[in-house]
Amino acid sequence: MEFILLANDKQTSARAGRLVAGRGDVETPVFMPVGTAGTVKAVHARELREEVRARIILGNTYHLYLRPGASILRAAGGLHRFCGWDGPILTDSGGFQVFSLADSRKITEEGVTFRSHIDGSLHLFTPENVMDIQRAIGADIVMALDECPPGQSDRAYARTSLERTQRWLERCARRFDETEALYGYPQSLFPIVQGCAYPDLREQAAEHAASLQRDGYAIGGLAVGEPAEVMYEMIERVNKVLPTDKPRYLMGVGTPENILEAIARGVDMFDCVMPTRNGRNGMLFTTEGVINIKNKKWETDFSPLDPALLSFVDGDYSKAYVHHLIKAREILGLQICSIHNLSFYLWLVREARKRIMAGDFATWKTATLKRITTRL
RNA sequence: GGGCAGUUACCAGAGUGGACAAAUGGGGCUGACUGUAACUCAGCUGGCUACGCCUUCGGUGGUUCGAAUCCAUCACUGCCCA
Repeated sequence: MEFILLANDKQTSARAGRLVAGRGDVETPVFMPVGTAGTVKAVHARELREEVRARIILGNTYHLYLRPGASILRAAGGLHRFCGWDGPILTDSGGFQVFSLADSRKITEEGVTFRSHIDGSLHLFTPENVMDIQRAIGADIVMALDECPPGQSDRAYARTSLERTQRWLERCARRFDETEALYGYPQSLFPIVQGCAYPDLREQAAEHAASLQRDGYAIGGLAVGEPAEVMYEMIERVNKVLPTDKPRYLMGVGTPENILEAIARGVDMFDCVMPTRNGRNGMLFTTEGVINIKNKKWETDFSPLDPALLSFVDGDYSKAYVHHLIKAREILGLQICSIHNLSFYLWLVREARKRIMAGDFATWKTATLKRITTRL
């Protein structure tokens, strides 16, 4: 996997580039829709490709390992063939689940034991078997197993956790390099930089990650309860250390504002459940501002979802209709809101890229943020 | 015509002498959601000059220190018998 840097913004650290993956190029900055269990919830692969214009999506090792399981995915010939998405896929390692399923986890040097949320059975993730599972899934980009500690972690824990994550990372890299891709196309391993809200730990983590010389690097453990300003500072610190000729992926972030601020600080790749989950819960991100489509005020508003017509749903359906669908808990409402929000996120990063190439990213960002963060 | 059961907040429905502005569910309103155990979760839902006051449990009149709860009567609804 190759990364071509095409433009650097003059006023900020924003970059425009291209990730050349075997299955198709990905223009950066990019947003990757989250498809945890082998599906971007409520959205067909075709809509994802042609309407949302997504180029790369996420899967999740934890969820896919529990169901349908690595042997089914191997029998299917990998996740792409199984789920009908032929573009690049990135799989998260399950590290985040280690953090979010805190009730039933136990972290040791060997790895992490956890209970399945499906049947309560006991499982062990190690750096090695997480690499093996991601080989079976066949993601184009696989993530290292990490621990994602809470934002307010004290320094002692942050350091202990980071050091373990780094030892795990080395084991991941070793196992990854010792094994082969299963389906005839190459895979890339991205290390994850942790270090909580401690700048020196973050910098040291970035140096350690960079020393492993991989195709790209991720920044994890942010937007987990710390103030946005702290997150932005951590991004700046880390991106000063990471190599400029490789893509930087900010994991799990975030709001449209977070994304533009992170692009301005040199991040190239994003993923977040927000457009899909919040969409299913009736929150719409539009080019004119944020809408809670459940609110009574939309009951008789027959204007299109978004006048910018980012995808067909914006023109075909009115706010009043989607208000009705969501209130009536109709499945179509979830589909429309998910397609719309993803289209918005993809539009946002495409537009950012255009502006970086054109050289007026900073002024565009200020004007756009003011508009799209308005509560309608 | 006779008998029995019932009438509680937007709807359904608990409550059968004081702890009742009244359980619970639905509906309604508002909010939350950041590498998805999430079509989920939380709050509010009689009125007000709000840590207190006022008006409510079909209508009216009683009993009682005190009534959604007991009595009388009227109205309406359902079922059964003629």
